[in-house]
Amino acid sequence: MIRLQEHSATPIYEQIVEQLKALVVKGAMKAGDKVPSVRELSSMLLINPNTVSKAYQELERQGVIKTIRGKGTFVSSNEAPRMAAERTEALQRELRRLVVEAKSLGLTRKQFEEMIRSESQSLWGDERAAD
Amino acid sequence: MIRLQEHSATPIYEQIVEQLKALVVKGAMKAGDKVPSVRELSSMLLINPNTVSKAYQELERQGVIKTIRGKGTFVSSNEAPRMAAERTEALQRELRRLVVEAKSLGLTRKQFEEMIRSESQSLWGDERAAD
Amino acid sequence: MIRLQEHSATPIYEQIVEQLKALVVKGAMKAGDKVPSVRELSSMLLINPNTVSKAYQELERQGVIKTIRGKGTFVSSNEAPRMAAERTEALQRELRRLVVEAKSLGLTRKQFEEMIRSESQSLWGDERAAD
Amino acid sequence: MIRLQEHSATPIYEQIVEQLKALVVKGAMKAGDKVPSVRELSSMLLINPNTVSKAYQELERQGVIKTIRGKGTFVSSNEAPRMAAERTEALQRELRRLVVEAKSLGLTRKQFEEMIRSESQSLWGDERAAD
DNA sequence: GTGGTCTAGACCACT
DNA sequence: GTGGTCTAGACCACA
Repeated sequence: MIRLQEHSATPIYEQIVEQLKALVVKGAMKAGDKVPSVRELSSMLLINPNTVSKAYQELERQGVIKTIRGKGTFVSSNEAPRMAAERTEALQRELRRLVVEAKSLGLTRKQFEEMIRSESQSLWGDERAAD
Repeated sequence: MIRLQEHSATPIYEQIVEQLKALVVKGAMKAGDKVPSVRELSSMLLINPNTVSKAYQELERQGVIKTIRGKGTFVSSNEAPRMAAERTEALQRELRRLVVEAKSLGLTRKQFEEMIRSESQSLWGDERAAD
Repeated sequence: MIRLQEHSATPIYEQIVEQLKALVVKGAMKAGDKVPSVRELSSMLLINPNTVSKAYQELERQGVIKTIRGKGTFVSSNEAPRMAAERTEALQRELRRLVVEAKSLGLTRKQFEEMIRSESQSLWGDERAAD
Repeated sequence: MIRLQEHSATPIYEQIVEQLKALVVKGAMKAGDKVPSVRELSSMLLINPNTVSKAYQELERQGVIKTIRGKGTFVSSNEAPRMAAERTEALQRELRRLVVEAKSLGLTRKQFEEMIRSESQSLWGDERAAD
């Protein structure tokens, strides 16, 4: 399910965080589902267990997964995302940066919003934008 | 014009890249305008010249500025952004990540697109989305 | 009577220790009252008997309960808590830590003492502080 | 300044977090002060740099210190503690536990509140409780 | 079996 | 010089 890019600027543990978060958000994993153990995932991805562990700790901090001592790690019912204030702020900042980058690349507003629309749709489905 | 946040996850040289790019995109600087020399900017910002130099190299790589030997550094005509393919790809990837993050934070599609719309408008102004 | 939070940083056996101690302290259980057997409690809570056993060992160590061979386990008369010196020391240490945490969170002394007062009152009732 | 207890149940990195937080709260270190580098502190305490790093990352997450890339780590002006909601919740929970423990140890309400008063005073000084 | 902590030692990005 | 990431491998607590 998770595919790492070996020579990427984004650290491995962040790639795991992003991809696992994506799996949950897309519904591929649901609340209560067991995620692979640290050892399992590390041997699947051929990386060090500590790296997986770091990713899981970050995901737990964000309320995406929950660890049950001695039993394993599970997708949490993510009704209440953690660190919401900090994360929303970061989202806004990054969005601002991307808008600049888009215009710097010569994209028109229409082209940019079209990019977003297609991404949004693949996640939220066909809700009307008026939702 | 450029304000650095010492306490920030994004490196100083990237902050310079982003902010100078923003100045150009917003029209505060136009093609042909002279950009402060490495020494000038580094003393204005109280940072190491190497840091400014690194930023300028990146900006030149992206075709935002152009150094003319012996004359100085200038904003280049932004008709032909460089590395467009790579940068567009990166833009798409980051957008995809932010959409996931937004949904993970519990935002609705409407809320997310509203965040973007307000950012877009401050840059592209009131062009109709049909532009 | 005992409610476990599977998702919690505190181990299950400690949760049992704390909650049983709380029941005694609040008067819900009194000296001589029979405590469920290890098997009973483990099947009530759907957990491993070893976990309950570990909790009971700790409670006995602290003098909260007393096992009588062949008869069962009972709340002991809490006149002479065991390990009082060690436990009082630990209490002091943790209090010191919490005071730091409270101030670090920006609480005023008044706010902090108010937090404690409300907790104290629910346990000791309305004794005057002069008790 | 920082003294580790080798054979303690609380992990080394947490001891560092607590003690450094205490130094800040007590005014021994102030906003802007440089904290020892990861390598310095690790060699002072004779522990692994990674352990210090873990502590510093936690302290940064809580808004106690700030890292400046390539320059070092500094006490931040802690006007806005991070993760306040989560931490306040944890504080309340632990307080509740300590009250039970105090009564279980046979302390009277007066004795317990006296313990708190002396700790509070050493931190907040002689503000009236009515502050 | 699970995850958490710690060590030793390496490499890299940033300043 | 700084901190951040990753690996390899060890030990421990919890269930």
